[in-house]
Amino acid sequence: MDRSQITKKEVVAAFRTSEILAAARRLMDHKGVDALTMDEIAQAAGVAKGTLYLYFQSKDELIQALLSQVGEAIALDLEAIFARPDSPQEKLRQVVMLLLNYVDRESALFPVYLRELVKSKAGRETTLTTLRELEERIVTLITRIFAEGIAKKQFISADPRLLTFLLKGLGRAVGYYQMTQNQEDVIQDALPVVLTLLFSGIVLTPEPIQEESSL
Amino acid sequence: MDRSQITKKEVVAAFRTSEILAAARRLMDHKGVDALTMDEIAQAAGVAKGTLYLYFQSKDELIQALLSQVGEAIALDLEAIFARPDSPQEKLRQVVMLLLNYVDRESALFPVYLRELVKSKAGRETTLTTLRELEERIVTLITRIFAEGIAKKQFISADPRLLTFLLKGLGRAVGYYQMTQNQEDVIQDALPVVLTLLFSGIVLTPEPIQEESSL
Amino acid sequence: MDRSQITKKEVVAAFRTSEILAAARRLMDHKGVDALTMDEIAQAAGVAKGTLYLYFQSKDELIQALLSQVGEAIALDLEAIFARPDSPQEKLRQVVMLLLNYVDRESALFPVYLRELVKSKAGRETTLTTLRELEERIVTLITRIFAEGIAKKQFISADPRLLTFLLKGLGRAVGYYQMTQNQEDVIQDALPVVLTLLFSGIVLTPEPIQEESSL
Amino acid sequence: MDRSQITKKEVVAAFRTSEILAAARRLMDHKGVDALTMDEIAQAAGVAKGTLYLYFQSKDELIQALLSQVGEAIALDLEAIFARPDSPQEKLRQVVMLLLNYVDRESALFPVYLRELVKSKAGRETTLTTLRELEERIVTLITRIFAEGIAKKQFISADPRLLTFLLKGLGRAVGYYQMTQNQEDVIQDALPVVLTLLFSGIVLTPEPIQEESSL
DNA sequence: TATGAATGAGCGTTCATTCAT
DNA sequence: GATGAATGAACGCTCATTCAT
Repeated sequence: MDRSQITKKEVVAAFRTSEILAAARRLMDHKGVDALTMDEIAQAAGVAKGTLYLYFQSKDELIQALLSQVGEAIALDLEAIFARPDSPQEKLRQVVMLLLNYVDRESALFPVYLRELVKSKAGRETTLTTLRELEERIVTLITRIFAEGIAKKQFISADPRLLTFLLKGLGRAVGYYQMTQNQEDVIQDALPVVLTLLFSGIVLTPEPIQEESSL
Repeated sequence: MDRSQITKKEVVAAFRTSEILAAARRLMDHKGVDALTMDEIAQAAGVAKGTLYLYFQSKDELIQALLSQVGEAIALDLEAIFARPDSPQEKLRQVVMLLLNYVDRESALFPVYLRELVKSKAGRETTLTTLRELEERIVTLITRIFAEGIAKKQFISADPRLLTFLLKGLGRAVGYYQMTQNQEDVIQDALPVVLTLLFSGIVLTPEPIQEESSL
Repeated sequence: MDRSQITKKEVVAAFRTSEILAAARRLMDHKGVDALTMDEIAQAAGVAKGTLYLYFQSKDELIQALLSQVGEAIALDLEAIFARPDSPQEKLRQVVMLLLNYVDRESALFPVYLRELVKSKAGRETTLTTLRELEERIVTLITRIFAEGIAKKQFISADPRLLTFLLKGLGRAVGYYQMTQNQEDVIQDALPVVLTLLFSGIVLTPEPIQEESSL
Repeated sequence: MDRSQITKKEVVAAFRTSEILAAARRLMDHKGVDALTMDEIAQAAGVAKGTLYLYFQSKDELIQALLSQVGEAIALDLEAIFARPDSPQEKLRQVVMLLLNYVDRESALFPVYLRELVKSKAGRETTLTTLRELEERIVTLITRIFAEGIAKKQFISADPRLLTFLLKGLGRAVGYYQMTQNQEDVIQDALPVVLTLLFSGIVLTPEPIQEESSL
């Protein structure tokens, strides 16, 4: 009885929380990043401004929660991929599909995500470490896959962390590409291209690459 | 006489303009994006706040000009590369080096750049189209190189505009990677990796890529 | 039966009321005046915020009740002193001891008390006259003692109401003095000084006081 | 030329500063302490809200300046009194006249003064130490006069700091008394009473004061 | 009666922009 | 042209008060 009471309240609170976050997301999609004021978020969520502060301690925390929602999901999916007994190549393929899939749905979050990441780096170290930790968790997971592949001589010998960043850069690139196009299924078209790039490059008959320190 | 008067004025104005922009850049590098207030820019430039409005109609325009400076330079360099009689492969190599080189020096601009790009998309269409036009010019130039390579069967057959975005994504990725590391010469290390990725992929013994529509 | 019901209710209500006020007092002593939010009071009292409004119409009224509690006690004590057959001098001595005694225990209330007194003067005349009435009752009681003493030629001939204010000022002064010191028994030390001041002044060999209208 | 330029600006700034403070004072007198919002102060001063922040870093600082204005003046006057070769008795008389004189004009400040003093004690030690320092300066000056008188056996042997607080308490008491009366010249009437109190007490035929530990 | 989630007016503060000098 | 004092809309946030449960 008592337990169900608590659970009920928690459910309602969780519902409100996600409702607010969803409203914030909608807002960002439709009116841009600058519309993310507490006033507008409250209005979009159909609640009073003060209500936001019942569920989030500050605007920063709300934004972080917004971003963490997606980051958490990605991290979990990555962990699932990593746990499987597949080969690094296969894991890489799955990671690419995963990233593009998320990019498809969450591309509006990118600018905010970057902004917050930069902010949390520059500013004081408050309680907002969560997002950086999450980012690091994701980076670490992908990096481990690359490291594994390199150890097994299946990937080129390179800094696996750099490869992770390059991979993420490709993902974001697809997101931006999608934002500039007005068609559907951009991601579907991009997937094979990205995979081909990773697996065999985009140059068909490569000349030998010569190092140059020029420029 | 009259003409030289005018020219002199213009020269002075151009000088002031670039001085202000340089000050804004310095400021952003040292104190972060949030320090980019008109007050701080004016102080850094050694002029009064009102003076900024003699050379820029608004803060937005100043920021756009700041970003355009770099964009313009990149566009010019790209045009030079495109004008050469080199093969598409060689041009691609040069573009990569060019992008990484700029990333190295201008990485502080990225978050601002993205923010402005998104803003100018979401917002009302004011006079601030400049940055988008510039971006489009750059994209078009790189895309043309890809299109040329595809036509000559030197690159894989794929949407050249998508390839452009992917390439830019790789460049930005190197920038972010550099921001997370505290060492020098990150770009120097990243260059061969990016080139290898583009020219032969990062997978050494690729399994045949099977299209999957899953996810 | 019915009566006892009502009485019981009233008892419970009175209990709750004083419990809430006690919690508010504790809060003020420990965390300062700024902690006196309805939220904190409710928490300290172990009831819900809304419950406070079952016993007090507003925060103002709660604060007034808080202050009235002490004022009421003082007034009652003063009435007891006044009722005794002692000489005005003796009554004065007792009043001093009484005031210093309260000051000792309630010094945290002073700033709030003053604030409320001023507010109730400046603001609209709502239902919150209680505190002013109480204050007036106290002032009147002491004033009566002074008037009695003056009539009996035991006190100097002066406006007895002014003397009352001066006496209260001395009491508050001891309170402030105690707040600045970190030792105990400040009041114990102050008592003889205040009595001496009232009974023979603090100047040992007074020169004749000459009226001057200067300044 | 250059100098007069600077002086002119400074004069204007000083004028504005005192204008704002004067407006805040007027506001407090007429509408009470709660009207001391930045909005209201700005309106009363006939400037925009933002303008206040050109002259004061924060509301706290504005209030402190408001109070310091008076405190500073009192401190200077006290220093002048202390510097004279008069006897401690004479100095005491002058201090009383001084305090009552200020009380006459500044009585509206008292509640705010107390509130700020308490706040600055409880809170973090920011830059707002000024007011406490000022208060301490005043207390120290008066205390020195009492100490001098005690050393010369002209005052009763008592903690001179306590005597200072009692004296200030008397001053404030006159202020409150004035606030409750609607007549003029209250201070003029109160002065001889306070002096008499200090110089010979208010009891004409004192019984011997017996220490009692009761309470 | 008791609750506490929801409210929204109001606060202190910032900063892009204007304009009299 | 150059200045910088003045502006005021907008922001993030608080908290006394209400009311459905």
